[in-house]
Amino acid sequence: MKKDKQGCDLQTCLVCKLCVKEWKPAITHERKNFALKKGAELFKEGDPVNGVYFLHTGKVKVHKHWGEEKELIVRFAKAGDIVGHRGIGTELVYPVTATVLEAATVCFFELEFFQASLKVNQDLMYEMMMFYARELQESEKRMRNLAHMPVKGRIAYALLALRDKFGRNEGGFIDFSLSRQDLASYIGATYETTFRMLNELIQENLIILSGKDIAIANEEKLRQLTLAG
Amino acid sequence: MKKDKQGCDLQTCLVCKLCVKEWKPAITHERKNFALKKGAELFKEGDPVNGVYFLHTGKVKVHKHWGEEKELIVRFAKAGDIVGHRGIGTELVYPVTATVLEAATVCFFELEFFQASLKVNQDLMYEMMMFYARELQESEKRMRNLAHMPVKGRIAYALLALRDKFGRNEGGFIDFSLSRQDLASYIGATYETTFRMLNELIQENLIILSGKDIAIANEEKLRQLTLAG
DNA sequence: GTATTTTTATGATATAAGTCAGATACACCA
DNA sequence: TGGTGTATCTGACTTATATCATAAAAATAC
Repeated sequence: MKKDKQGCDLQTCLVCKLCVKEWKPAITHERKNFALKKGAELFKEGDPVNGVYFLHTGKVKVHKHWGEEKELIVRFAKAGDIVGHRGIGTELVYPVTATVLEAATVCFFELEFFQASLKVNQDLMYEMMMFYARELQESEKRMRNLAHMPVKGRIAYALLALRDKFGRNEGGFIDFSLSRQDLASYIGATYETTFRMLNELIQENLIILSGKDIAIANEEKLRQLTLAG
Repeated sequence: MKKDKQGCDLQTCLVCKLCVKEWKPAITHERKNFALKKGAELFKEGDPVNGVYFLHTGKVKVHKHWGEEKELIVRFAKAGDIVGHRGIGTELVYPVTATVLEAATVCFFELEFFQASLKVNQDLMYEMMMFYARELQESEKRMRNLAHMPVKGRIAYALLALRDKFGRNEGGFIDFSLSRQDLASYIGATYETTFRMLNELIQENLIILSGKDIAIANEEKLRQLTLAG
């Protein structure tokens, strides 16, 4: 898969994959490519919506804030993922912030062009609808977890989900090294309790740690933690 | 499920409103109407997905379960609302249960027909996509609330949302009398804490109670509770 | 190569919310 | 009409998780 100079290969993202070929020139003309380094923000909660982004390389966290100190990470995005689609709706502002975790290159489409693309390309619209539907299912599952599952189970759930999404590297570790704080924010707990629970999981030989990296040692038992007693 | 003679008016639900007129005969031919009484289940979490429902009259709660005892109410549906759309996605089973709270009449479409309707009617598809997008936004807001907002704030948030959705009756009370247990399940707390917090809100003159019914007495202060300190 | 910030680590303590147990009121229906 | 279940109420007690404080280690900057 050869990349062009700008970064987009016109094949990875949903828009490129699902639009009819007659629309490709429009895409090439409209897309804007950016490179962002760690810590940069694609957009901030409350910003007016200007469009959607597709991640070509790198990793991004999508998070909502609560006061100055607290956040909840709603989703991690990796290459190929769409970011900013949460801005589409009745409100004209992003309900989340998108922050780069690993240096990223992105492809950007103005909202108007993206919406035009949807109307012109049935398949794209259908996939977007299904994508939202799946995200909604996942969101509501996590919502129930937050309401009823103890922190330990939520960590187990998160680790399994992260493993499924990012895969494993050579050592068998989840191929995504996130800070303990980010893991905590993702499961909706404080840094300290997350840390302690992680220790418990190590004691019980359910996971293995190597620096920041985490490997799943006993998937069966980990999964057990995600089930209601 | 009892067949309902009256059926729908071909005007209230999204399908009837947004499909091209050429599709109307198909709708009339395919739709099935049912009447359900309080306590009946449209479908249960884990059931294979057979289609989507539109509520013509009555009220329904959509809830996820955790073990035998605990549940989280994901959404309340009233006349005109779609129910069962959460079944659309990769999985072939409903991720939620739908239980009738107030006797309901519904309009049912087989999944296959509904999907055909989407493909044939752009406007319907677009609206469904936007609907999912809005639901996702709301879900993630509630998710953050569960993670970081205290129970009292979550009650305030819930009451304001219910007032907006169901409106007020003559006395100014929210036009939807739900049990304390259902309110608790909706905000993701136990019956007891919900009850106690409700009492605090009465003490502070933020709400007024009349039997099951609840009225908002001080919207400003109630809203204040939903903000981060 | 040292300074300074950020992340990781760990114990002590506080508290919000859950659990348990029981009483009272209310609705339904046989 | 009474009876049996279901919803509401209330206090005492427990616990999971947050908060606070502080230090070591690692990363980043200067």
